[in-house]
Amino acid sequence: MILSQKLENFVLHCGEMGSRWGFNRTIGQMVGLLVISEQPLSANEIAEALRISRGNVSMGIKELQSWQLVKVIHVPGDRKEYYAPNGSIWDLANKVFEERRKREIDPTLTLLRDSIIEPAQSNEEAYAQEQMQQIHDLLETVTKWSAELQRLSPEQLQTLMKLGSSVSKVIDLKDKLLKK
Amino acid sequence: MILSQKLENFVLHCGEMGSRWGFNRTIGQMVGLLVISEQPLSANEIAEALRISRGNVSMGIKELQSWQLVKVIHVPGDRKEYYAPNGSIWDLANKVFEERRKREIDPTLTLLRDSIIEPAQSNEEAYAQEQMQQIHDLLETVTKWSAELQRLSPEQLQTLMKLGSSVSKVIDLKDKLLKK
DNA sequence: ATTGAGTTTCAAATTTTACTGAAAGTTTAA
DNA sequence: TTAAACTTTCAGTAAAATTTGAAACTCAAT
Repeated sequence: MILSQKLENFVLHCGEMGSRWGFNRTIGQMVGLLVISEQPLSANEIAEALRISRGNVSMGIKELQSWQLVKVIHVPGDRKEYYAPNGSIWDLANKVFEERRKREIDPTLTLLRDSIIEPAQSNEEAYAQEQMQQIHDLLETVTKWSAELQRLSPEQLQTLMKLGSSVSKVIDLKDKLLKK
Repeated sequence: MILSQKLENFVLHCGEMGSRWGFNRTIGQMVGLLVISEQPLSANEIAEALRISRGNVSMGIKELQSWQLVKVIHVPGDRKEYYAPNGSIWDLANKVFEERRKREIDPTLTLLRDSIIEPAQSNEEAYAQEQMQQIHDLLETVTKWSAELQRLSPEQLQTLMKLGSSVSKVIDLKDKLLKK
């Protein structure tokens, strides 16, 4: 398992970006590698391609499974496990998004709600609570939107995405319709 | 500068989340602190409140300025510099978003374009390129959307956001618009 | 029951990242 | 031009995160 220069570049880049998406460099590389491999890969192939230890691969796979980003494939008559991305690029992006929401936004919302609900003990706290309310509202909006996007059918999503630079036109139209 | 339990909780939480948003714990705490402070704070006040060194504050402020998240305030007759968040909660969120796009998505798009443009040297590469194309298209869509959101007026944004649980209605509207 | 092909675990080593504090730098006022 | 008040820098240190590899585990075939 040896990668061409081009593929290696891509995998290394995924590593750099990986940390931004919530996992570490090696795990980012693993995702990158699996995504560009037409065939599922065994743990040993992954270790060899990325030049990391077998144990590291095992831990990485475990982490990726907790994000639901990889699936295990069993080949009849072969005792090895093979790994492949769990869905299309779009599916993967969605899963990362959803998972981060759960891990980051949801706990923050809980904390903010708890803080806001208690009466302020001072002027300082009163101001802080106003700000927290703002953050809360923003995060809640993001959450609602992401839930909404999850619900759309792929075609609707396609349409919405392609709307791109004409979102504002649609909003204007909506205003007009409401006035009638 | 001593924080009440409630405010301290919030600040610590911002620290935990900070790393997810692209900076480290301390810097996350700094943002949290500044956001809930009605008055701008001096570097010493920040150091004291977060119990970190003066030098660390200086480095953190520098970083936050590179993200355009804080502004410096000079008080006449006082040589200290005071710091405050650079805009509303919404402005800050936008800046983080925009900055991350520049630092993460843009370089990835460049890499992908470069890789896709060269002809594949093997079947392996051909498959990899298809996948890269998918990623490219997804990222480009995200980029376009974020640019679009930046351009909307706050009121339009408000409208769009409140549409919330009925994004599909937007799509319906779009269809109607096209039929006319 | 034993072997062997495979996977997982985890303590220790390594690497990376962040923090401190003393020294150097800057700016204003006298 | 000096001093005082403040800020920045950065080498060294501390802390956190990641990685390794050897041992433990699993399980199917003999």
